Amino acid sequence: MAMRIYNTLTKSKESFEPILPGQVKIYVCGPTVYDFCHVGHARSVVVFDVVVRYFRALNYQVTYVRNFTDVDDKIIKRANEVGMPAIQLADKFIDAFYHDMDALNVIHADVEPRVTAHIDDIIDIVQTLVDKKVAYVSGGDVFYSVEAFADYGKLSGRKLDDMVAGSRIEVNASKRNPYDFVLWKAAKPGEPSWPSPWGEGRPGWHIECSAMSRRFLGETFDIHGGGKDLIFPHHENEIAQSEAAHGKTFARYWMHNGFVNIDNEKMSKSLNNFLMIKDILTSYHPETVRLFLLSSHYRSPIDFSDQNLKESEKALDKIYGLVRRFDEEADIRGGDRDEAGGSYWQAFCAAMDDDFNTAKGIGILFNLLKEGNRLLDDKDAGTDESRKQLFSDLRRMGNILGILQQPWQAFFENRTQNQLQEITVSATEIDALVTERTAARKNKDWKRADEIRDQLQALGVLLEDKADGTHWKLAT
RNA sequence: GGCGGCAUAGCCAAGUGGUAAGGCAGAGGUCUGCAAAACCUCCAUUCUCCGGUUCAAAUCCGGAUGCCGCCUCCA
Repeated sequence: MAMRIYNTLTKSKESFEPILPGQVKIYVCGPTVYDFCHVGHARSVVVFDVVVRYFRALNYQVTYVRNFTDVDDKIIKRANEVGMPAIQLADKFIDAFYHDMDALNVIHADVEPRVTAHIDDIIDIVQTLVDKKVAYVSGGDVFYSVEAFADYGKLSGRKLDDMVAGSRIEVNASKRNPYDFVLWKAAKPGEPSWPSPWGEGRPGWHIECSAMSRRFLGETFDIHGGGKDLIFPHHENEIAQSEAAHGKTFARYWMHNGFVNIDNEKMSKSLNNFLMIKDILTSYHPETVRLFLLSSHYRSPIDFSDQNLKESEKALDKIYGLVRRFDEEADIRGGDRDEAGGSYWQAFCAAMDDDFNTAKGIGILFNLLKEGNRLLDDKDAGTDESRKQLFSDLRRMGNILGILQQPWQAFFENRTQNQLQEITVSATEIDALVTERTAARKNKDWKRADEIRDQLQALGVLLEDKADGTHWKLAT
């Protein structure tokens, strides 16, 4: 079945036709590294991580590029504030980015270029634009002339005439049109700078993506992604730069993920509600965060709240619970040979084919869960083969969503250890009480057994009497 | 002022013309010494409201109301 992708450029779902059959070239705007990553970054990165995982699962040969913008006004400003060289500050937050994203099971992009390593590429494309008279030099600055690009506004659906010039930003007197934007900035004392035909300076904001995408993906490539907020001006300007420079279509499909709200409010500095990934991960398992981020369609806004995260936490518990049951109760070896997959995998793919509908896909995952538990409850239902197929489908879904990436033993142990820190009893004390209760149960001393159960429950410990003995877990 | 989006059960959330996925919470049941887990059953005659198109609309069109985003750095 053909994949369909919502294209911001045409405001509609289109069937995906790669430029080269079987290959996908995708560029996603990465962070400007002047601070730790917040949950909004996590959404964008996780969403496109899943997009790439899915394409690969479909046997596309993917070239995935995600940049780091490591020289920019904000970085310089922050560096000055903390008294650290700008490059060093950028290094620090690139390290932090990897730390956070690795924790979230994000697969690295194939190429993760830094702006400062591609100054030559940037100068080259700026020169082209100057030569073509689409850009003009003013002092040591080079500006892009939006009026020279007839299609300006085609991505964001704006017309230059309709936009209120300078309504919210001071108009720079050296610009011919207020919407002209800077391609190359003349250096100020103490700022990082590079020599150029226009003097010492550094790149403007948008040009790096035009230069680096061309370097690694060519003048035209398949998919360009990023957060919705980048549609204007960032992506609009990238199109203007690249298409004016090369005279051909820049990216064919534009994908934009929606925002993350915090308790129904936009993350903002004034509300001081920026949730950093590193802080979230002290409270929630990384896969819980992924499952949560993928539980709504990527283009919709999503609300990060404790209640919603708790739901994803329960869901993940349930999913790992099935993995555990399969492992303990069924022979699941050798179930991965069927390339086509079972009915659940196929349904999951149908959902993913429809503009990466992970929310629907997760619904199918729950259907699988129910069926899987049913097949394990009743050993006469289904066959060994059907159980293997189900388990294989589950794993494949997990590999797309980036969950179920650790053994169930490690998952439950990790969760228990984290939760133990929040309650007042130790594992040793719990085990002692469980042992006492087991003895009481053996003597059919139900009264004492129930007392212990109640006592533990009051402490947040839940007991499960199973065939192989009593297990305990902590209430969430 | 311009552009765009969204409104589905107590909550979260799929669903773009064919008669409302899934999850959480809740109720009943199977199982269990009792529980838990798991499973089974139930839980929106209805999709913000008002018109319209259609044999048929949550889905298309028009209008109203409400919420949100972008137009400035932002994932």
